[in-house]
Amino acid sequence: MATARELAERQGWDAVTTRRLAERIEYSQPVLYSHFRGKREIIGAVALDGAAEMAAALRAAASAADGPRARVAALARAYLDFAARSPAVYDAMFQLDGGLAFAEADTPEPLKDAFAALSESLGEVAGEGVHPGLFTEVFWAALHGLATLTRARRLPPEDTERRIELLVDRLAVL
Amino acid sequence: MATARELAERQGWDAVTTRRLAERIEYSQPVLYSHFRGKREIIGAVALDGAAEMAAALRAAASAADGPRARVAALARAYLDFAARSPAVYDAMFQLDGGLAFAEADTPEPLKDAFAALSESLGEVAGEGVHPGLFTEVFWAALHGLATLTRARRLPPEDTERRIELLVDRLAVL
DNA sequence: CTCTCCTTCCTAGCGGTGCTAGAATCGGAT
DNA sequence: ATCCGATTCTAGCACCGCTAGGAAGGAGAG
Repeated sequence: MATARELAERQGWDAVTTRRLAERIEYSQPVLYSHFRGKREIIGAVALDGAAEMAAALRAAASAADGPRARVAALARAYLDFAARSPAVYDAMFQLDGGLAFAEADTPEPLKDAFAALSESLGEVAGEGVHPGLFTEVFWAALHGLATLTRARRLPPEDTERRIELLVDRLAVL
Repeated sequence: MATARELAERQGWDAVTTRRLAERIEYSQPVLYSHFRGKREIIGAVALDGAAEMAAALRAAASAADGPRARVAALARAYLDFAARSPAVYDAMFQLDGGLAFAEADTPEPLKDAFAALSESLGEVAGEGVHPGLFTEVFWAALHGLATLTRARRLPPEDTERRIELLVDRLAVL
């Protein structure tokens, strides 16, 4: 898992082939298949790992800020920072098929927890009459859009901070 | 191009292989490479096609609505509708590597025009002191996030309309 | 000490991928 | 009739995810 993650982070997921992976860990290819069902499951494992990390990063950022406004802004920054610093892990979580279930009963715990980490800080600024879960979904979607479009160079990266400010000031009810 | 698009729409881009494509158009594989540099360029061509279509759909939806609020809501609905109805084309535009430049000098015209179609309706609700381009980027990112997360089943699809309402009511200054 | 069993691991290979070199074919101009 | 140039094909390269089947080695039983 660590090797897969490192390789993906350094050269992209395309470079993560079962052959290369086997070579790096100094075993033969079939050994991989006695630990994982296939490449998809390797991606899934990296994703779960990343989700736990992200949840921790989000909580750390939120708890270090004073007041709802600063907390939500810090949360947004931490989210985008994670996506920018660990693009491969972020891809494993949200872009690639890791065979993981989302928003369903059998969603793995780390994923639900990462969503919960968002929800904890966002619920308090949802505003009256708006379901906190729905608000979290929309805010999350906005962050996800910013993260992916920025990384795919669909958005110029310089204005990230201004986009965060705009998003927080408009979406959150303070 | 039409065959690639149809095949992708029906069975996903994974099913679009140069061999299958060649078979469908009743030519041999190398013929593809005399029209396109490679698979990436085929995806890019489908993406440009889709961008023009999306721009038209967005403008049609916007011009059929009365007032800024209704216009922006219609725009958002049209965007998500396009992504949901033509997931393969949407992927070609924003998810896959079609070798296209974005937000740069040599960005192809259809892409700039699709962004312009968004900008036309969104600029008027950016609010004072907010750069219309920046506002469009943020709104677009939110839509993109909703589109991709919904389609990847990361968000339950039932609440789409409520999410649109929330997004429009909060982000747009009316 | 020998023999068997079980786990661990590897070699070899399957059918698929994107892509390309080089040969064959065919129509039009000379 | 002959050549030329464009068009298209066959065949093959190196790679992919994945798997069948056998070799190697230690543990336990006799």
